[in-house]
Amino acid sequence: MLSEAKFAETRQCGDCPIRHRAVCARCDSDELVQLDKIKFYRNYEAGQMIAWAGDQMDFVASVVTGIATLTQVMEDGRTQMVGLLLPSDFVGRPGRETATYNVVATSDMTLCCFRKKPFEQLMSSTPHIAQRLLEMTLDELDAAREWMLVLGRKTAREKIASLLCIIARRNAALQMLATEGEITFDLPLTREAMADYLGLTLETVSRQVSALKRDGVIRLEGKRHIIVPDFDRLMQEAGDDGDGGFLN
Amino acid sequence: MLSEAKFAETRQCGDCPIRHRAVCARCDSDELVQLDKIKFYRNYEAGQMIAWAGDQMDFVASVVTGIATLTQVMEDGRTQMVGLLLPSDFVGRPGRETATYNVVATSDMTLCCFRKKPFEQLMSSTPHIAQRLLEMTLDELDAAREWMLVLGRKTAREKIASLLCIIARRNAALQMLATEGEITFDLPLTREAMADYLGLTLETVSRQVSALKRDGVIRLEGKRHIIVPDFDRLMQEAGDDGDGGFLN
DNA sequence: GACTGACATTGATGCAGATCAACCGGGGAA
DNA sequence: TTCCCCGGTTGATCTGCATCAATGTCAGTC
Repeated sequence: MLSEAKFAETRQCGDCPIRHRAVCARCDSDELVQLDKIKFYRNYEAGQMIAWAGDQMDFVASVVTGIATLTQVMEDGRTQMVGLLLPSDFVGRPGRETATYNVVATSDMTLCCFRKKPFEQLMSSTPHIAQRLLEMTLDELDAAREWMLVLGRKTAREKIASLLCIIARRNAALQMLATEGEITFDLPLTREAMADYLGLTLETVSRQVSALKRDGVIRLEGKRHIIVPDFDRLMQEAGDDGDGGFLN
Repeated sequence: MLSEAKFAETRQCGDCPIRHRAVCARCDSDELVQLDKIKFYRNYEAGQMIAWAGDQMDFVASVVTGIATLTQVMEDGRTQMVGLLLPSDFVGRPGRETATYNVVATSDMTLCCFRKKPFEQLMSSTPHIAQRLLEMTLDELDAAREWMLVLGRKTAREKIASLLCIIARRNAALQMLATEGEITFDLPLTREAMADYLGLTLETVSRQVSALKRDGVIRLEGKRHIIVPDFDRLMQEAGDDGDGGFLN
């Protein structure tokens, strides 16, 4: 934990693992210098709240390492996850004072934070940042729309398979792996978080994971480690036959 | 119809009804001149396809009048609407060759189209356009996330009430009306389209509309004209107690 | 004025997933 | 070592919405 913190504080943009994917991806070295002036790293522990919906938020940030979720909660407690933030994803909205959703660290994380006001100024003077942010936002919008199909029209089994596909794909993209042959990854979410993502109950999630395992679509090592012997088969189960692709 | 077409062809930006809300909202008169060079109006009739998912699309556009929908369709025919395009909304994605979703004109419409290549060039030289597009995209993303809560966690009755709230609110925003006292509007969607939006069947939509009517939450004049005696009541039925607000 | 087809309503029945409840297993604290 | 708690699994039952089917309504048209 201490080494993690120290790591974060001494980090330079040059060796940043998300340098080529984050909001700063298009920046040249001059622009990075500008960004560097207003940035600071911040660490969160698994389970920690990063922001509450409605709270003042005086920074925006890029996820450097770890995973966070965006959730909406109704008065009676019904919860829907509306975003899954992986490394290189952007947190917060320029031009808005308060957080719109609950932001929760699902694993230990490091954020690369920018003070909001100066970031907004930088955005108007540095088109590369705004350009990249637009691109990322459009990708997120596509992902959200894909998710609307999952929530609105897919069966519980298809929902689980869809989620596994997405996690596998993002994982592959991040690690520059191919999505062919046998694929392996860790589930970054509890059954309850999966349920919140998919609009299901955790019992249904558990049952459908078991069913996919029973049917040989996946294998489990422990509760969280997933092995997918045939990714095409998994995609079929997700109802994304042929393709259906989205990346992000 | 003919008069509509003529209207469209002779229209000037100066008297355009979406001038202050569309992607061109921030442009000064010089920039409008630039845009004017690459723009053309196009009319569609109710029911007409504007684009098929996967098709080449060589323009982007603003909705001037009328309503369109974005839908995803699975191989087996299950359909989910993922966007409702009202006047001033933006159609298409800069930097992408092909349409991602089916775009269908729900009513007769007029689009203000821009040839894509020159529009993209204009975007990089004219920050006002990119800025406004980013803002609109962020708003759409918020709307999509609100919709994920509706799809994932709300009951059929709440879904219907939510949809009515959104249409009422957008309608009010467009016509600069207050959302207080008795509110009145036309449903721009068939029962089937409502079902596709809400992840329901059209029968369930019909039943729940009848139920809301029976319970005095709404009144109907014909099939499409809705009267809401008490908007707060409707919002409560939507589960957005207190507020829950999103505009867009 | 009867016919047609698109849209909508209403009823009867079935089922996927929610709900309620019991139990399991492993890791951390005392 | 024991306890306990958290995350997960599994079973029994219930229910909200889908499904299947019939009927209603209105606008357009012959």
